[in-house]
Amino acid sequence: MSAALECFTDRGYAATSIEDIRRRAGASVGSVYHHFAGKEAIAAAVYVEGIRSYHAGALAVLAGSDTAEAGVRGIVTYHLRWVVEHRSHAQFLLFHGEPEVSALAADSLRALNEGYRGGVQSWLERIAQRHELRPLPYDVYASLVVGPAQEFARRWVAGVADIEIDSAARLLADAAWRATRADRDDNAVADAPRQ
Amino acid sequence: MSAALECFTDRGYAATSIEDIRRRAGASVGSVYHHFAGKEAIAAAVYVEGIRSYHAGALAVLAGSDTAEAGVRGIVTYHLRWVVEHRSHAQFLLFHGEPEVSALAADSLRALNEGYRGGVQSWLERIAQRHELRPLPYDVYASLVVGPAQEFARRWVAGVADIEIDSAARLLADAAWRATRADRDDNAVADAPRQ
Amino acid sequence: MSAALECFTDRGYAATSIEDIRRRAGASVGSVYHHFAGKEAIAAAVYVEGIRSYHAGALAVLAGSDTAEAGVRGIVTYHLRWVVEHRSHAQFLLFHGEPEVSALAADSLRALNEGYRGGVQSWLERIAQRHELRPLPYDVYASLVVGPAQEFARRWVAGVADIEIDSAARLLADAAWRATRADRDDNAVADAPRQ
Amino acid sequence: MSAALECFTDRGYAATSIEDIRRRAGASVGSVYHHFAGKEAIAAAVYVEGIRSYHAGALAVLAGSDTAEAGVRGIVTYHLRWVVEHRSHAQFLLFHGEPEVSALAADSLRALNEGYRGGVQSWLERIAQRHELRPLPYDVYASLVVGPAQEFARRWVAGVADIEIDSAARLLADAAWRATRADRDDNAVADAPRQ
DNA sequence: GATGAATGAGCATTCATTCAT
DNA sequence: CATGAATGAATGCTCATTCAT
Repeated sequence: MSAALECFTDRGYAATSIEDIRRRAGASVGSVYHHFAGKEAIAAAVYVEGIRSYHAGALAVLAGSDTAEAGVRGIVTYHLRWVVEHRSHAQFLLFHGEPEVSALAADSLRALNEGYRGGVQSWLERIAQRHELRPLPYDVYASLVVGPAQEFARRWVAGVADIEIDSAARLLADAAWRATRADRDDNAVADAPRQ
Repeated sequence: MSAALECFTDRGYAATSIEDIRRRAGASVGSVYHHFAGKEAIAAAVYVEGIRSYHAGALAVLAGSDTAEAGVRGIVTYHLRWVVEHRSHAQFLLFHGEPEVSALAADSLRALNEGYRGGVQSWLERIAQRHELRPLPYDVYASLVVGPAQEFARRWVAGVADIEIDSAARLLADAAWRATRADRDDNAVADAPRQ
Repeated sequence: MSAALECFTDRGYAATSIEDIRRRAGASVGSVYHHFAGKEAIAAAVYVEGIRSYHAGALAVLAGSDTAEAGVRGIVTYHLRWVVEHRSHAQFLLFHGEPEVSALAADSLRALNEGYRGGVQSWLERIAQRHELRPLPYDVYASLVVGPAQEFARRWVAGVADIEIDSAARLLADAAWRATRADRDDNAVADAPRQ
Repeated sequence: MSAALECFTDRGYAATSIEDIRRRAGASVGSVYHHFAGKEAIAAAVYVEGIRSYHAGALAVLAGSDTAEAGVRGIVTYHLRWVVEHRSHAQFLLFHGEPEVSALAADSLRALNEGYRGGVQSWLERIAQRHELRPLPYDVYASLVVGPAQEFARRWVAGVADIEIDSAARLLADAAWRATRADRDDNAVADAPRQ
């Protein structure tokens, strides 16, 4: 019944009526309400499921990345691929932000987000000793790696991008790496015993 | 009466009723309809005004930037400053992707966006001869410069960022420049006559 | 629009839909909601208005009664007459007791009831010096005077009474007076200086 | 499962859902429907059981009353005691005049009521020869005896009575007897051979 | 006997919009 | 230019009831 997602994507949360969802799901109103507490609850469930799936994939990418560069490039690529492969979910998660829905999902989200942040941070710590990344606050890393991909995805979803998403992926991954990799000096400064 | 913006920010477009706006504006229903064609028209007006203001400022920044670095850093800083100074507008424009809203402003927006894109592109052309920027498609430039700032702003607005927005601005501007500046070789390759 | 009362009387509060009321009132749904906060509010308004009217009449009867007997008989007769003349209201007020409605009307009711009780009590005090009534607690007076009339009214409204309400009125007034009038001795005991 | 009574008492018949009953009874929906034909049937069963119990007790009181005074006082006392001891049932039966509820129990009720009325009337006939009661129509007797107790009970249940129900019982029984006992003259007139 | 998913008619309520004053 | 009563379509949701397991 999470195919209510399609409705949200098409029309937006607020413009989607239970009737729309019911029809598309081939269920009765009563049935919908037997399984979900209400419209908000449906949206929250969809939201949480999307985040969960995205997080799981992202952490898997990091787990398989033994260098900083692999991780950074991997996340950028993964983000774009996820948006392409889960276009509906992406549209709903990434570009909507209904206060009501996020409010309802808030509890589950807090847990998910903490888990995710924790996962990312341990990867960062694991990778830190390699001195391949410029030392930056967590939110800045996140913004540098995911931000451009996200912005590009918005343009692509809106249909205004003038370049294929695959070509973009390489360019964006490149750029994310340039933006986050350590300068040669960073290492020197950080590691080399001052004389 | 554009203080209907506050309502949109608080509740989202769809969840805001004319009655909400009317009350906050201290006007009567009739009065609202005397000045605007309807709810959509109000939202469109607010939307367009926000975009116009953002675009105007951004183009001014570019106009005053004679080097690529100044332009890139300027836009990043401007974006963050604008979000901080027009928080309501920013939330409405940047984070509420309601399909309805953008749809209804679509006509006015097309013009604005073309103007903006044109403005940005002429700056890019003006600056191109300096060979300071890696040659990239427009949407990739846009994503690299604005994406991280936008992502950081989202985190800041949501209250989860663990760093001050001003400190972040410098780091993000740095990174945007690293991501977009030409390598030494780029210039060589692009310009220098191969021997 | 208080002719929603008729619907409540016919079908009961819960079984009456806004649609019923709207139709009988010849108004639109919107109009109903423009004037009343909701179904409960309508019922509460009807309820309060009925009580107010009943109280006003009852206090007028007492005001015009200079002897205890006139007061007691007057109230009994008034109660029955009121039920006959405001049959719908009577049915709604006297025999229904929807928790929700009384809850909503509670505030207005408290005021009304206090005013009424106060009015009755001052009459009782005024009449007390005549030593025509057996000294009894307020709620017992009330039960003795109004209870039988009320019980008879219930039977009459239900259509099971085997006697005309007018004939009953005299008998019930008689009985209420017998039940509340002082014995010859009561006076003696209360007043006569013990030797 | 007649603990559906509690729900009816709390919320009223119409506002009680099968779900409420099911939950409070710890049963499943299907189970409820296995035992009762529907919501109406549950209410009818509860209603009828209450009336049956009340009637049985009242007739027992009369059966044990050999004088008019004993009978009248007995019924008043019994009524109050019953309300206290079966508070939920009392609230449902005596104070919720839902037309629907009485309607659906109508058939079973007719029989019960006739039996009761018959029982009371034969007691009245048995006692008539003692000339202790003023001759009055049945419904007036009923109103005089039960009415005050019922009115007092309503006040007591509503929590507004300013006197204990036990003290009230004596006063109300007194008053009912005063209201229904024959005058000395009544007997004389009715019985004594005119000289 | 019990369970609970499914059904769909019905309902209270909201809300954008109109229009007479 | 302002007001607010009126309109009625649309919507989220409830609930009695059925029925396959």
